[in-house]
Amino acid sequence: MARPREFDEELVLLRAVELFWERGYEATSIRHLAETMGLTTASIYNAFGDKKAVYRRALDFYVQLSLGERIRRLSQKPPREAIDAFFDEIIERSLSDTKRKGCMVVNSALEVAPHDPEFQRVVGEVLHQLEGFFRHCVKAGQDNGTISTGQSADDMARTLLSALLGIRVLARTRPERELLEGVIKPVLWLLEPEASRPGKVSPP
Amino acid sequence: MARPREFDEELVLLRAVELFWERGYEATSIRHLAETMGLTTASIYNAFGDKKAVYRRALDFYVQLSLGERIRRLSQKPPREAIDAFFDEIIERSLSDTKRKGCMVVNSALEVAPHDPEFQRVVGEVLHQLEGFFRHCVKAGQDNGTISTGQSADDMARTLLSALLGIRVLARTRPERELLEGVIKPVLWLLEPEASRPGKVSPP
DNA sequence: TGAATTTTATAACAAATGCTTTAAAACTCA
DNA sequence: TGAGTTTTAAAGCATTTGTTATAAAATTCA
Repeated sequence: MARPREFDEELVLLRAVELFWERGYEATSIRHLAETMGLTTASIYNAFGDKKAVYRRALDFYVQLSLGERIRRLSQKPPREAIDAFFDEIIERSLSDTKRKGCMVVNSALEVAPHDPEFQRVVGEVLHQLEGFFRHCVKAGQDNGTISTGQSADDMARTLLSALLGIRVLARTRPERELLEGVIKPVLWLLEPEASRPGKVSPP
Repeated sequence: MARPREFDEELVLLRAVELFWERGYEATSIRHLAETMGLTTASIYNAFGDKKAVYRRALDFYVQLSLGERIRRLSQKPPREAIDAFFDEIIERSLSDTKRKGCMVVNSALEVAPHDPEFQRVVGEVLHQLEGFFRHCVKAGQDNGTISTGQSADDMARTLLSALLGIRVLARTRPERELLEGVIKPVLWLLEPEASRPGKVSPP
C-alpha cells in the first residue's frame, strides 16, 4: 500500500498519557508532546488528527489501563474485600505519586469536561461505571450479610464514589497517610453490619 | 502624590474571579482578563504584577467571599445543624451552577497547586481550615449528644471534608440532585447518635 | 521496475501568548 | 504654576501556540 508507520501506537500513546496526566490539557503543547512521544508534529497530526484527539485517545488508554483493569481484578473478590482493597490501592497509589499527578479522570472532570460535551460524556460514563462497580459490591455484600443494610445500596455506592473523588483531590495538595486513611475509616465503618459493628461506646 | 487609579480594585478583582473561576488559569489570557476587568494590560501589570499574582488575589478574594462568610455564618448554628446546612448550601449551589464552574479552591487544587509551592500552601491552608470547621462541629455535637461518638471527631471531619470535595467534583460532570443528595445521605446517617439512628432493619 | 500511496522531516504560517515600552494624561504638593 | 509621580492608552516585543505545506523517503502491488 504505502510507507508503514515507524512507531508503535500503544507506546507513543503511553507517553502521551504520562505528559497529559502530569501537566493537563492546556499546559501541554503539541511540541512538548511530540518530543515526549518521539514523533514529529506532522506525524502526530497525521496519525491522530488534532490535539484534542490525542488527549481523547490518551484518556481512553488511561481509563482502560488503570481503571478497567482494577475493576476487573477486584470484581473477583468477595464484595466487602473488594471495596477495602479498592481504597487501599487508591491510597497507596496516591501516597507514592511523587509528581502529584492525581487521577487523570478526575483531572479531566475538572479541566476539560465542563467546557466540552464530548468529554463530559466520556468522564460521565467512567464515573457511572465506578458507581456501578460500588453498587454491585454493596448489593452483594448486603445479600451475604457482610455489609450493612442501614442505607440503600444506591446511596452507599454514591458515597463511596464521592469518597474516592475526595481522596483523589485531597491527595494532590495534602498527600498525608493519616488524612487519607482518616477519610475512609468512617466510611468503611458505615458499611459494617450492625451486629458486627465495633461501637466506640458500648457499656454492657 | 500622583495620578489616582480610575478603577475600583474590589470590583475588577470580582470580575477576575468570575473569569478565572470559569476558565481556569491556563485557559485565561491576560487580554481576555483585561477585557473582562475593564482595564488595559498595562494597568493590570502596574496594579498587580503578573498573571499569577492576579490569580492569587482572585483566589484569596474568592475564599474570603464564599468560604469565609459561610464558615462564619454557620458557626453560629448548633453544630449538627451547621453541618446539615453546609451541605444543603453546597448542593443547591452546585445544582444552580449552570456554567459548571464548580469551586475555585477545588479547581486550584488540581490545576495550579500541584506545580506551584505557593498555591500548594494556600490551597492546603484552606482545606485545613475547612477540616477544622468540620472537626469543631463534630466535637461540639459529640459533646452535646447530637452526633455519634462511634468514630473520632478527627476522622469524621476528614470524611466530611472529602465528601465536600467529592460532591464538588461530581457536580461538574453530573449535576444531578439525586446523585449529590445520595452521596451525603449515608454520611449524615453516620453522624446520627446510635440511640436516635433510624436503622432500616430494626425488629422489636 | 515503476506507478501509487502514505509516512516522515523540515520549514513555515498566522494567530495568540505574557509582558514591556513610550508617551500622554491626571493627579499632589511645594 | 510647575516639578514630581503614577496611571493610562497604544503599540510593540520576542516567543510560543496549534496547525499545515512541501517535498523527500519508504513501502505495496502491478
